[in-house]
Amino acid sequence: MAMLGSVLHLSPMVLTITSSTSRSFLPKQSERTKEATSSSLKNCKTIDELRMFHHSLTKLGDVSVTTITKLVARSCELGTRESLSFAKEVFDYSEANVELNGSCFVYNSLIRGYASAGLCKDAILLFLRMMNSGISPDKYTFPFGLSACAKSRANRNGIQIHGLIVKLDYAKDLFVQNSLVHFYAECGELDCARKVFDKMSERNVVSWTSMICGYARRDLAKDAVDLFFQMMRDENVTPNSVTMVCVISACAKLEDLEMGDKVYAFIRSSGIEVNDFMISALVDMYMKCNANDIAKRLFDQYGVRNLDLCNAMASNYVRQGLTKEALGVLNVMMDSGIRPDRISMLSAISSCSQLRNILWGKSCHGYVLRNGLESWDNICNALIDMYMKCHRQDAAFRIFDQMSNKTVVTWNSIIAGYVENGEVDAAWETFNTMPEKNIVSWNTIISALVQESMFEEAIEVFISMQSQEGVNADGVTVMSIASACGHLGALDLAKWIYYYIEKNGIQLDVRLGTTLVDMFSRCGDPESAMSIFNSLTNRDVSAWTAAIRAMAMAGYAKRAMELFNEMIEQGLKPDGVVFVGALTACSHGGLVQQGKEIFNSMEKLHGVAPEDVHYGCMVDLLGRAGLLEEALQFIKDMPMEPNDVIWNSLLAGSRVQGNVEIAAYAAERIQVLAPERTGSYVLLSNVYASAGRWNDMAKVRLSMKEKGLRKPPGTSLIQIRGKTHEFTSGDESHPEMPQIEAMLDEITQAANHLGHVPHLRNVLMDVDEKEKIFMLSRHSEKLAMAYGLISSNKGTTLRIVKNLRVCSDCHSFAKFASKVYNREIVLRDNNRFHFIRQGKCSCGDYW
DNA sequence: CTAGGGTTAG
Repeated sequence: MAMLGSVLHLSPMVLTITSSTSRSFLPKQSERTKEATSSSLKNCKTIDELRMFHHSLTKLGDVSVTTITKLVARSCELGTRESLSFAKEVFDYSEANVELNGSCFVYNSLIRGYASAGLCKDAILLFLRMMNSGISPDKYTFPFGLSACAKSRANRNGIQIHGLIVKLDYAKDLFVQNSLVHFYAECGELDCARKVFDKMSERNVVSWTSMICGYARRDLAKDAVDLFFQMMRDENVTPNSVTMVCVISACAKLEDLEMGDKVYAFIRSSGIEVNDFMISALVDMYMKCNANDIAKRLFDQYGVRNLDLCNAMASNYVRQGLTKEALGVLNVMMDSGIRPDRISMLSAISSCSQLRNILWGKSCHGYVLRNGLESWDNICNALIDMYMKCHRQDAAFRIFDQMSNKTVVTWNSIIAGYVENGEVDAAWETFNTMPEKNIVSWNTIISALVQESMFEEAIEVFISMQSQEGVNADGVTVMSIASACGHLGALDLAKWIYYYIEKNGIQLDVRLGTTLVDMFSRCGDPESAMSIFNSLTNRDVSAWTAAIRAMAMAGYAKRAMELFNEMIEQGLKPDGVVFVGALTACSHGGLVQQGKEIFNSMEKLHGVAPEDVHYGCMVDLLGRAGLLEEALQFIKDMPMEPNDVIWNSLLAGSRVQGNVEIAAYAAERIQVLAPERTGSYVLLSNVYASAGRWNDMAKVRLSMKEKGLRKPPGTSLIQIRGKTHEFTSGDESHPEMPQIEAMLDEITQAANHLGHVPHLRNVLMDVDEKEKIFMLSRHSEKLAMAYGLISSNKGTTLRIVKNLRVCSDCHSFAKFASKVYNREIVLRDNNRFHFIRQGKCSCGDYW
């Protein structure tokens, strides 16, 4: 009925045609019908009505350029596929039958229509055809053409048009200039945009807004804000709501809450209209700044009735990982009668995949099918991601196979899905065969390799990505690589990555900063770690934790405690993780009293309930300090059942103190709780060996043998000229083994000469003394040390990473080597650093 | 005639 109503509102002329088959009732062409043309066109809401209108025009012989232009414009406005092709029909007809007299009006109309309907290629082709037909463009033609070029990133065509503008002397027109600024900005040519902008003799709001928006859309949000302030100082121009939407989105990009607040305050005081666009932008900004409470308040204030606003809320919740909240918004939205659109569904499906909730995921899929949203490839991509994450590969591939235009995102969802399902090989194969890769593809595969502990492979891929494919890394890439680097303890590479970040202007936010602090601390460079930490603004608890851990690992317990206190003073709420860092620091530094105070403050002052790791830290702290009885009592007083990790802490403490009874007791408990835990046997046999109780030691070894347990092999890494060399205890496969052996002999002789006595109790095998000495001499850290000495320049620091605790013989050996060869040796074991120089170690032989 | 928010994959 509604449609019929709109037909009835048409001019009498069209009404006549719809209601009658007889042509004799057609009105004669008159002034009245001409006046009615415009308004009746506006009332045409369907393609059929437009066809009838056109038909009547032809019958009446009204083929004026103006009317045809209006008809084309209206057809395009309807925006459907049919209406656009009808516009083309009318256009072709007019080109053949209407006396255009070189007029560009019809062309303008269709170029504009194509551009605004997203058919940018057609718009550009039409523009070029117009040039070839010798029809002169007017000042309206250029903005339409440039808008098409901007939308489709047709840089070369845009530049051509710019040339034409100069040639035909339209370069002084304000609208043309604005379009040029927008075109260049949209194509990422900010410098060109700025050049046009700077040369303008007169600028209006649109000029400023286009430029500001250009900066905001690329990662130059700071320039956007700066330019806005410059605009405010210009008396000839006043920002409007479009300008403010751009400025708000710049604040969102910068995650600058303070600035965002100021901008919002300005909007309210200036009386600029707060429209729906702006509310969405504000909500988005507040959520990107993690000020969800303010966003929520705005949301509640302006109401759910706005679909776009709901979408902004939901998508940000999804981004923050708050999937329940995202789905909540969508539910509230549906309750108030708003149908979710495809953007809403992206958030909904993405929530389901984050939650791994196949049930909700399937129901989203159902909604998508019922509403015909599956034709949009983004929706398919989201569905593929969801099914892959829910381990339904078959369902994912059913969608994948049906997709007509698979994009790079589609392929990325597949490789990420394979990784998620543990099929890294399949991911790698797909990665190598996919038709197009972007930075996300590379990041997916690099992070998969890092997750699989294939650090060197990850770095290789990272290097070939840039050298062979010319792809630039982003913040996500360097996060993965920094993590790989930290695991390898590769300091040179670490420094290079830091340099890379600075050189390429990769934004160093808290997350990346924290990763770098961690990287440098794991590479044995606590100074660089701290200088990055000090440069960070907006430090969160994780950042502080990384700094505290850096100090703890390097043995600076006091500094670690200062950092902890500083963090509390700044009003941050500590979590369980930072307490582990603080307690570890106390433990390494022997700060018993402080450790106890911190532990006691956890629940009372900070409301963080101690978990078993924290109890473990305390047992470690007490045990290392020789307070074994107290440690044992502490375990007995625990509110939960002590696990094997806690008993192992006690055992380790007993080893340091040489307390056989407690060691045996702890080892017994571990064998009940975790019989496969090899390390405890090794520790216990060490304790017996130190006490000279060889029989007991033999028993431990025997029981290991019976259970088929072997000490896991020690491995050590060292980087020489960017290449990682890995040595395993007793392994002789290194190509330079003869030279390494010669070097080992040389150091051993020198060390023995200075009083080194081999710590034979580190050898658990039942072999003769000579064999023991030999086995000891082939420990992985010694091999790495010897190789380092022969293959690096004199005086440079040797950096070695070991997978297990460093053995006491190797520790002593390293001290001698540092003195004899005048080298600093940095040795990282599985829980701390040893900085060894001139025969002394930073750990004070307490580890 | 020119300028605007929300868009899946790491």
